[in-house]
Amino acid sequence: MLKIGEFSRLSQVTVKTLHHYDEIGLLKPSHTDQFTSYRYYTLDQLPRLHTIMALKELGLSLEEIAQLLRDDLTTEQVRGMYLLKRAELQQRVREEQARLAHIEFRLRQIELEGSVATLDIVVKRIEPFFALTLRRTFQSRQEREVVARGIEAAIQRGDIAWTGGVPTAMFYEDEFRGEYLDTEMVVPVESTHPAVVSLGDAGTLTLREVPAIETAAVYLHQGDYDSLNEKYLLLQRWTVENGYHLSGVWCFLYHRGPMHRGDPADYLTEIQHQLDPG
Amino acid sequence: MLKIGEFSRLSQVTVKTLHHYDEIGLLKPSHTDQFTSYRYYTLDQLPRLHTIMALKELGLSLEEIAQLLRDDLTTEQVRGMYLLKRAELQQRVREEQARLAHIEFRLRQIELEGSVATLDIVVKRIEPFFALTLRRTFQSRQEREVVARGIEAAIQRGDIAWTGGVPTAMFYEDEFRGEYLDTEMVVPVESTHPAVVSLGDAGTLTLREVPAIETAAVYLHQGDYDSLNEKYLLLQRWTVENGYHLSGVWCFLYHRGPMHRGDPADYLTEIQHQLDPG
DNA sequence: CTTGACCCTCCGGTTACCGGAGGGTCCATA
DNA sequence: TATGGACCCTCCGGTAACCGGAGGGTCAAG
Repeated sequence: MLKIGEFSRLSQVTVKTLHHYDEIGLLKPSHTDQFTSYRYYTLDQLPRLHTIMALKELGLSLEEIAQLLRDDLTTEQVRGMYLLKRAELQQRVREEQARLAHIEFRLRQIELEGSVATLDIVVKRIEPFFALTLRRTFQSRQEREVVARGIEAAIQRGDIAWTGGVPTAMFYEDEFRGEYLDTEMVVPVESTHPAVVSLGDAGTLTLREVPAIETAAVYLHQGDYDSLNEKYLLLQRWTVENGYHLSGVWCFLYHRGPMHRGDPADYLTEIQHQLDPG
Repeated sequence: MLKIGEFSRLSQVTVKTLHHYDEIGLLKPSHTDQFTSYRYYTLDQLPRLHTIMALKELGLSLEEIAQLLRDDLTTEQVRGMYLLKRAELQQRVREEQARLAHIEFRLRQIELEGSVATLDIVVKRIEPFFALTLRRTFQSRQEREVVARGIEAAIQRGDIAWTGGVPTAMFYEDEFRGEYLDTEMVVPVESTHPAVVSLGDAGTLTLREVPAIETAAVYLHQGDYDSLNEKYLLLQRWTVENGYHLSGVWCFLYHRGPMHRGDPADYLTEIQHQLDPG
């Protein structure tokens, strides 16, 4: 019979931890004095504790360890648990490595620029939504402006029941088309919105569901559009250096832009780049 | 002015999280109604939230993020934080990969044996301790027995103030010495113990501090000594397949052995293998 | 004026323990 | 047999970054 302190020294496990394992029923002392509540362990319990430590090192939770030790699991079940854990660990290693790549990119940035660049890129999933859209390869900036004003007018008229979603322009670059981009103007609306809205000469918006983007690199740009292109290039470098691949589809979300008639310094534009898996 | 729900939708951050950031002062709404306590955010706060998310993805804690955003840190300080984080991440990746190796070893074991082998190996540091020791290359089992009995007798006589530490045999295999092993018999005692104890014909024990083992692979063996050798080989394979290196020093800790005069099935022997770094 | 969506605060829970307060127990020595 | 020091107990609060829910107030449209 060993008191908890001796057992602790023997096993290199803290008394607090032994208390904890007792409490959750993972390793109960072989005898507990009913008057003093002193815990008494035996050497026979050392192997079990050892097993617990070994499984803990594999990354199993105490809950999972308890399950492994409590039930007589079949070989197949144990194998299943290990396979699952392995998948979890692999996933985690990938994540940590992505983090490492991100942080190393930032470090390189600092070395190169000699100062802290605030390029805060987030990788996330974009949820699908319904929108009125118009897709066309615009030949000039003016042509796009015409459509943009048409949309504004339609909202004013009430032809578009705009619910406050962020007006967006999507760009498709799957093949090179010279200087002019295949562009889709996007106005988020309810899924129950009338399916077609005419902008007169400027064209026609039709309702569609814009599908989710599973992985997108997102950057928020504050201020006028002068440095947008520069940021675009930096974002491109970032994706490449972090092991992602641009799919050639990207978009601008005009949180606050010219249509809000504010100071260009207050413009807020979100750039989303669709990434290929891997 | 956006209510928390709209801001949440815009930023893809849950309301609960925004509450939390408000509470810890990381991102306070630009206005809080003093009567209703409603939180009102503005678009201007989106970039900051975005920055927070980006830094969180780098693995920084909210505390660290707050620090980065609160103070104007110099470029050097920021670089320092990143370097530190990088080191942490690298360490974590190494740990996770070690876990992966462990779990994959177990999976291979299951494939090979068709059943769950319970070889619970733990890697840990062994603390230094004081002991009376006698080192010699024994030419036979009998010779070792003589010393073992001499030690038992000395404890009986009171020449050794044994405090209950686990009797140990250490083996040194740094160079091959044929069949007979360079062995050190070790009896843990207080550091204040008389430095020399004579066992008569069997030899002399001297006090020394057994140094810490920084990294040791430890296995607990239950039962008689028939399968010890087999376990020894498995342990060897385990270390190799998990990327460790045996340094050639190992020991047996006789938690319960022949000197306890119990059933051999109750013997409990701890095998510790010193590992080389890397 | 109602209804339903939205918002608030508080409280407890998550994991695997740690630290400490306040108080009881053990055992060897004086 | 008393005492001191080492040891042990339970209970409570804390960790990080939130989530879920109860109980109740607010807002805007119809």
